[in-house]
Amino acid sequence: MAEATKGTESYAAWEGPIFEAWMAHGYFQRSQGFGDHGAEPYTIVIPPPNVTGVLHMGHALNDTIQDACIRRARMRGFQTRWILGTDHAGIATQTKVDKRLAEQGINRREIGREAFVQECQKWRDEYGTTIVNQIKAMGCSCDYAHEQFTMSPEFSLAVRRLFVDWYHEGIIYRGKRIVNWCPHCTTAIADDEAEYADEAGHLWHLRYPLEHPQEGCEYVVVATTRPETMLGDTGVAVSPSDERYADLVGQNVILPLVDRTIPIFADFHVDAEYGTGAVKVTPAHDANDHAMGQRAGLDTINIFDETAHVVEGFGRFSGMSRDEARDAVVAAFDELGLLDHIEDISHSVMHCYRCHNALEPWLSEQWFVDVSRLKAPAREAVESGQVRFHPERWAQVYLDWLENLKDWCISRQLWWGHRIPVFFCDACGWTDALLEDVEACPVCGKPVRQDEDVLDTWFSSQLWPFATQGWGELGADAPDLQAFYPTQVLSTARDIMGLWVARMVMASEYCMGQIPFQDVIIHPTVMGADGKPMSKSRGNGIDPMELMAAFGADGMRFGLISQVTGSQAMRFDQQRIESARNFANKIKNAARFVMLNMDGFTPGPPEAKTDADRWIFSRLARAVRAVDAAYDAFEFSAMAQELYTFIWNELCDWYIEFSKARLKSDDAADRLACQRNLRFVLDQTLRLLHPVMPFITESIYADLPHEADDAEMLIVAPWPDAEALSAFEDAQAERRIQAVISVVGAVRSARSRYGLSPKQELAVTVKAEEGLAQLICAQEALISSLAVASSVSAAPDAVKPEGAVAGILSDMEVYTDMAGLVDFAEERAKLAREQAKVKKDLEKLEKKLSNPGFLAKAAPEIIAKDTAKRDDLAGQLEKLDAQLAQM
RNA sequence: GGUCGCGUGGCGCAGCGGGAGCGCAGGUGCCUUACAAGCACAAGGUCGCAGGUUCAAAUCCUGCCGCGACCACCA
Repeated sequence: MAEATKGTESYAAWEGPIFEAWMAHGYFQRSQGFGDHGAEPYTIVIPPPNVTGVLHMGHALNDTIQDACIRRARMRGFQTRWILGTDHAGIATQTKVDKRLAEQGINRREIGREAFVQECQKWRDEYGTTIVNQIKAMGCSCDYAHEQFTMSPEFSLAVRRLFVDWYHEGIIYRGKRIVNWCPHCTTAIADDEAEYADEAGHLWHLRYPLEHPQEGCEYVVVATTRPETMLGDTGVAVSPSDERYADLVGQNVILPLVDRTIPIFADFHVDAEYGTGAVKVTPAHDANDHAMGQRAGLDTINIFDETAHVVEGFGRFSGMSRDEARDAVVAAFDELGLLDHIEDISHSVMHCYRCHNALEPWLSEQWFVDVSRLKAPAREAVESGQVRFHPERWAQVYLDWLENLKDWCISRQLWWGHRIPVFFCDACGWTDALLEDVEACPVCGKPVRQDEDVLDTWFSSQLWPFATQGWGELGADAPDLQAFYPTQVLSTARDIMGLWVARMVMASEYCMGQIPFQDVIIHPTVMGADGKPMSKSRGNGIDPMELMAAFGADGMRFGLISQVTGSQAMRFDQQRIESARNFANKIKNAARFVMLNMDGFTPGPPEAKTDADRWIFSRLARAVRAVDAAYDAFEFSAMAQELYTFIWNELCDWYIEFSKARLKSDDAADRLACQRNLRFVLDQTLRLLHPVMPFITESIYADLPHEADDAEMLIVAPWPDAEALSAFEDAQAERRIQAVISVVGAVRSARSRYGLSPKQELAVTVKAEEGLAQLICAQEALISSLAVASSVSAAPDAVKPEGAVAGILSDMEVYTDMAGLVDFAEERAKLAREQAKVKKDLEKLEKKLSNPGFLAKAAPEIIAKDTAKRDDLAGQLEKLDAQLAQM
């Protein structure tokens, strides 16, 4: 990084004060709006980062997108608000705090619930602000003054309200089910939170002796990947269509080690093709087995405690961990001669998405959300086009997710989170979900107890768009919600499409009776340089803070957003960030040039005095239109590309160069016009660029001379008005300046081929038809200054001077006098190469144009275009032929 | 198993029915008083493979090969 920081002590040093100034002016709080959009709101809610987190590339990208949107909206005069806050992240935070306590030799059970929650609170106070500070370093214009938190009192009220509502509506219910249990976190987790990974494993083939052995058939062989669970087996299932076992259905086997008599039965779930076709059934430890067990009326025997150790009652196996039990069971079968054989297989294993330990399907009493009533409105919201995805194809992913949605397990056996507001009276059996805590039973007056569990973090996250705006206390009538709901944009990563996006829509439809947001931007996932997702364990991650230190917040922002295409993944490319940093530098230098040439400047409107002026105004108008279109379509890469090309290749490469002579001239009026025009174009450009590069643009804006009624800071300066600027569009001027650029290019090319010094002046003669020749003569000053020409002449009958080289363009020939240095053989070869290429292109076109099918069916404008091009090439070929003949 | 995405110059990517483009790297020449993190000029690709549709295919369809994501499931 040392190389990268060359010439810049620290970006933060000059970025910081600009950020402070924005904050001090209160621009980040809900803006009052101005101009045409004064009354219209524009709200974004940030996906709340976890309090455990630090900023990673995904945040950096996502927050750049949101800030660009909100800044543009602010400049366009909307009332903007970007709601910021953090998520308490129940299981993630609890895991971290557990780990920290463990380092001090403390177990959370020793200190108890209350003390542990306090530790979590302490953690939040210490780390909860880290990521917010990092978001500030990026320059994000969030409403920091009203920071939200998913466990604030207001938010907790909202969560409780929804729980109580759903409880009374029967949407929330309690049930004993097989859930994904994490024995490390000792909690249930939702299906969405389980991660599958393929692992090498074994398929153990175990012999279960028949209760009544027959000749040649003494046992049934079952295949299992989890031999330890045989302790809880209560049946053996076979496929109803499997003839091999038809005679055995209805008989019993004696379960080894525990001497339990269990039935053999048929169930459609069994696949006769897999394993031995006979399946051991453990209803307490497998979801499918549980279902089979229910159908067959089997007992359910729980063999594991909450940490996946074998419970009492299983002799020497009791107290063993699941791994120890596995080894012991297999060894015991082997000893008894009941281990048939072992097969190596690869199978997928569920892991906890937080601690990555293997999950245990475990039967337990949990709270669920019945999603059947919530699905339809959420589907309708997207199918009707009220909620739009960008890119569109993500709508299908969303709908598929909804379609396959099953009831949602929302209880977690954790301490850090929203405690389930259900109270029980053990004395009389009274149970209810309540908004206010109670101590005594309202029926019998005996003491009550509250449910020990807390809610899934996503249960609170689903309320984020409206609980942050007063729903908890005032419901949908809250003034903010009346005025600023639904929000406009949600930008997020695709991996939480179901976990978060869909649930917000469901919750919003229920609570608010409407959608939570209109446009959902699904941005690409940032991959490491190796093309794999960035992760700590892989070591391919990049710290955004380091990037900002090296390339500036603007460089990082522009570099990242310029890679946001419709793709699902983007490989992180530091060179792109460097390139963006260079771009920022380019603008700074262009601005410096303008500022250094302000002698005698007085404010005034832009004035198109020359073709160069008309040209840059026209190009500016086009750029504004293109940038607007790209933003409106959420095409961020196209937006960045427009800005880059306009600023670098048009404004800097040509207009500033055109301006140099005028700024040195004695014509004070023209100099002033040029100054005003430069200031105007730069000012408009800064506005256009500000949403993605807020710091450098704000910094330059501060140095520019301003009119009295200009905005105090760029962040609230009006966005360029494409409609007003469209008056500047000028095809004539574009054509004229294109001619200048062509001539200059031809001369430069000639000079470069002969290795002449850029300082050596050369005489330039152009042969072109009358109108174009006059035009070129009129632009003599521009051409000679940029091409370093001693003279420029143009005429329809111009003759190539002795010792000149010819550049053949479609509408002109440019003769550059090489002062006797011409290598005729070399020139001939070059012209011949060009001739061959033009000939080839021409032949292709002529073939196309003589194709009757093409003439009959192609669009007229295509035919016209190709015809013009054919004529063009024919003209060029003629000129090349003539030149070659002459030599 | 299902759904989706991607294979374009050395690298990273855009374009997605009518002229193959951008950034970076590499080449040549320039410290031209805005900028060497720069300027100028040149070079580099039969757009994964095979079919098909079309007057016309990098672009649409089908199949194959190679990556990748998500969902489901595996006793």
